[in-house]
Amino acid sequence: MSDGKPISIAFEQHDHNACLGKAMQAAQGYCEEHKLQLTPARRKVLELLLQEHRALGAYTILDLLREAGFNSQPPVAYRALDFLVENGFAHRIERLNAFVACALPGTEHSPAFMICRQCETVAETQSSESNFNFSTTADFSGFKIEQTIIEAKGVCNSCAEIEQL
Amino acid sequence: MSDGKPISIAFEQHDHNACLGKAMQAAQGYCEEHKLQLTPARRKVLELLLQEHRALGAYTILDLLREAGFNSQPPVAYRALDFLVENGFAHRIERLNAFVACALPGTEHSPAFMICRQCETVAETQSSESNFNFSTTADFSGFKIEQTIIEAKGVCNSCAEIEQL
DNA sequence: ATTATTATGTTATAATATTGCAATAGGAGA
DNA sequence: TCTCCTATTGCAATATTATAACATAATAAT
Ligand SMILES: [Zn+2]
Ligand SMILES: [Zn+2]
Ligand SMILES: [Zn+2]
Ligand SMILES: [Zn+2]
Repeated sequence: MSDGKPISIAFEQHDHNACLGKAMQAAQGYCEEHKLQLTPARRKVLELLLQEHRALGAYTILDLLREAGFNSQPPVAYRALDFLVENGFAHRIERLNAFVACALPGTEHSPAFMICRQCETVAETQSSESNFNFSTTADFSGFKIEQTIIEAKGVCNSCAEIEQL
Repeated sequence: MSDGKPISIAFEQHDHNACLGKAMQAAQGYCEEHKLQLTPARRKVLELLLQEHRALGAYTILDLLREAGFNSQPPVAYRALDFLVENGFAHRIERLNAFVACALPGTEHSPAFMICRQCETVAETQSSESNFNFSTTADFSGFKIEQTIIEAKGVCNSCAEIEQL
């Protein structure tokens, strides 16, 4: 086990019910403040994403929506996900064609993800200044970065221990 | 215009015929050295990718293969692309579901991409030490990074100038 | 030459995502 | 409230991206 402070919660033990409840409350509040409609389908999809610190594919979400009594055509899921991504409640994980709840909703941030190839947990952390060299290089050619995707594939601590055996 | 040296060539003016020829030569040599079969389909796909400093989708490549007289079933393109990616001649750009020729074939490197949303040029650069903060964060939770994808969307110098108008 | 490995041909299908249009609900102002 | 406008949803079809499965052919290894 490492001794740094847990910047990203996904791989750490934590009170996940509180984790989830807090996030839903935050979303609720943010929507009221910004006059956004957190409709039943959107709320449900966010709940589903918050349920696990893993990325879910659109069709997985669609199945879960169906189980919950929602209409189950693809646009239902994609529209809800679009809403959540556009408003910062979720992120799309490109390499998985999947979606994960944002760990820092409501704050301006440039996320980076650590994706365990074994248990598929997705931990979000901030890339912040981490791209110093990279953005310097960008400057050389006059390229203006608007959004950066950082996705690291690897293996989390507990999965690594299991692999050792 | 900036004054740094051009670390990535895609946005810079250059002798592209030489650029392409050199890359094909390098691929040829690498394959002979490593007993890899640079078969006609694989060679053609690599040529197509090298033709432009842009990412091409598998089905675009498939169309171009057909025009060049190759069999045009999806597996033809995907297999060739798999070969090229596995052996470091090309990279997959996740956010575009597309592929681009590697700018640094034969060298061990952790690529980062700058993708112009306007002209869709893809410039490859090295992320090298750029992820310092990020990997430090990774250490905190004991996560071991095996591969990192960095894709920056933005606008290149010349497209930005056009937008100004 | 025989065998094993690697690559290709071919068909079908899976998985992911979008379009278009009609119907409905929610919010703002008269 | 009523009307208008916009945002959201319902629904059917289709587009796009990617893989599975199995037969055949080419190449390499023995
Ligand atoms: Zn949690
Ligand atoms: Zn894990
Ligand atoms: Zn070039
Ligand atoms: Zn451009």
